[in-house]
Amino acid sequence: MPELPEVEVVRAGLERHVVGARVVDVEVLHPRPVRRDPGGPDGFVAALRGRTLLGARRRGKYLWLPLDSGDALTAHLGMSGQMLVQPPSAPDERHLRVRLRLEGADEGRELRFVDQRMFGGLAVSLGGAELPPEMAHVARDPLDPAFDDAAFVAAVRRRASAVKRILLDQKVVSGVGNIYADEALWRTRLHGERPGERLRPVEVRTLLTNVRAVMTEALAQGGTSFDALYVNVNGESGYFDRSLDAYGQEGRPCRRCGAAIRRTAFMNRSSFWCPRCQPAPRTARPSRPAAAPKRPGPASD
DNA sequence: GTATGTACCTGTTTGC
DNA sequence: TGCAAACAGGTACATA
Repeated sequence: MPELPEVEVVRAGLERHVVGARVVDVEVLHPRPVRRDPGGPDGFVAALRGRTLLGARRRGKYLWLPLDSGDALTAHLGMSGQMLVQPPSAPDERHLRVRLRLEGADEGRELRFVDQRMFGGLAVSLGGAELPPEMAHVARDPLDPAFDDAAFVAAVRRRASAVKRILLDQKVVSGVGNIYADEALWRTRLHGERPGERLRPVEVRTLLTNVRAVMTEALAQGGTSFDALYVNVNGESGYFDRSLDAYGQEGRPCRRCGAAIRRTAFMNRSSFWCPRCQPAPRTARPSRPAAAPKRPGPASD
């Protein structure tokens, strides 16, 4: 599923291929992906038709395209969303939800929002060209030059919550998903259930360094497939297969110490961790084994 | 304000 | 073979 590096690849692709284009028509094929638009599907279409896309910006995993009306087209890919730039002759994708017909960009291509599970969506944010108010609560991501490292360390150490939950809290830091959280925790040799307030400053700083490293490496790999597929976020990039040390590795030997990677349930999802490198906190509730046998790796969609 | 749990959603896999 | 349940997880929202 798309995490921050994949979203950044999409943003860069949109910047290259659709900025400057005018929206000549909009087709909403399923209402759910525009559920967050205050005007509903009809208002969404009306707010976009005839508008020119002025840029492609990102905060965390949120994207927005400022419009010449002062509004912005906002997008979140959720679990399975894709933004594809396609020629009109390309057959509709199975899960095509919204189609924008463009004029003046790459010979009249279409911008398509494709989303199987529909956790993602599009909306028009009124007056949101600079920073949509719907995203104002979202913290900067660790790759943002304006990210405040000291404030992050303080925020983590102020909370009693499990450090993994803090990593996934977009009000503290954005762009970290379940996969990168597990990978960064593995690199830092930290168990995800360690309370933030019990961590030493150096541990939090190291964790932040490792979050950045994981993202940077993924970004370097995710960028390679862009040109061939235009705007592609299919979650099947080689990154997942080649570079993961913890996520999806249940039962396989830890690359560092050889102990079998374990999977436990956490926040209604899975955590993967090394029982030797990442000892569980003594005060934590006993880790429950995950409920059912796990398919290897992330979902195959 | 923080902490915690759950609904949303669908294709695939698993278990009976 | 066929059906039902489990599973993936980012985000918003509800509740304590």
